[in-house]
Amino acid sequence: MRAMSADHQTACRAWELLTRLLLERRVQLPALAAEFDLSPVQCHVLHLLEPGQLVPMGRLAETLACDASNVTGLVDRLETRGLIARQPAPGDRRVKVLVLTPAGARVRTQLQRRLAAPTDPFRRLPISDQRALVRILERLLE
Amino acid sequence: MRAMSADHQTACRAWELLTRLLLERRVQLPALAAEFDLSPVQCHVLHLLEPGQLVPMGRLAETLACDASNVTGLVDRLETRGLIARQPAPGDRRVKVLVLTPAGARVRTQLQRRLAAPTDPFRRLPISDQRALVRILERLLE
DNA sequence: TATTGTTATACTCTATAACTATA
DNA sequence: TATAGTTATAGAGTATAACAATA
Repeated sequence: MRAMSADHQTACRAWELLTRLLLERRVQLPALAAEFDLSPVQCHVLHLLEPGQLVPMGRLAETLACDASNVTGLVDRLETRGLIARQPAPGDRRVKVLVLTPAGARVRTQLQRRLAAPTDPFRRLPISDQRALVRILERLLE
Repeated sequence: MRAMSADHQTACRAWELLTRLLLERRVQLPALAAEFDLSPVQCHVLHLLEPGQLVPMGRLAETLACDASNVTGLVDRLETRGLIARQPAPGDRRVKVLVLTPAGARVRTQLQRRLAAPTDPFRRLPISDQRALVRILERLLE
């Protein structure tokens, strides 16, 4: 057993707790997605596509850390649903860029609101703790 | 637009930031799982099965919020790998309980350590923030 | 030659419905 | 009759390899 600093143990304990929270939310995501007739990964794509943004398919594959061939089917299904559209990229005819349709933007707005709706246990946290979380997470994600 | 209290907005902002963090980790999970030649959901099953615990298959389905038929294949693959085993449940011959094998317990130990290994950006947070996170998340998850 | 996106293929994850064994 | 788990089936998510169009 290697000696570990108290600071390292604190960091691991914090990350372990975040992991438990992650796995819990991971389990809840399919039901949340189903409220919009979406899959978890489709939710993620809509979350990533900001209105007015032009996102090359290859960049989406990078962000999702998945193979480009996977994005083809993913985009097919969202395009069939009328939520996103492929467009030719100006300047490089190999590239296709993705844009939210107006319908997609509307679904995304509702989805974002739903994703940001805190659970009951979270809402019961003291407001000072919630403020502390905002400050810490903003620093972490900046 | 409905009026929302400042407290409600703080809670939503905090939950939104947690959502972003969790979607990022969701993307990283397949690669982490692949370090152990596992899928994300297989990681989750090992995470849930504490050594020595007897978990009925139906309870696993509940915890994973998925259909029981799904658990059959999931358990098949982990059992083929020699990481878990089905056992008859004492008292009700319809039920099968799951247990970690010794090999499964070893993999779980390494997996838990890996899941708790904080990312570089997280380790760069002030130790006071990390301690605050531990305190807040323990309260949230209790 | 290298890169972007697609297709073909295979495996895992997931749900629904029908089934078996047991309660 | 009801419940626990399995099987059959189907669709979605994922990767690898081969391919077409373009750079």
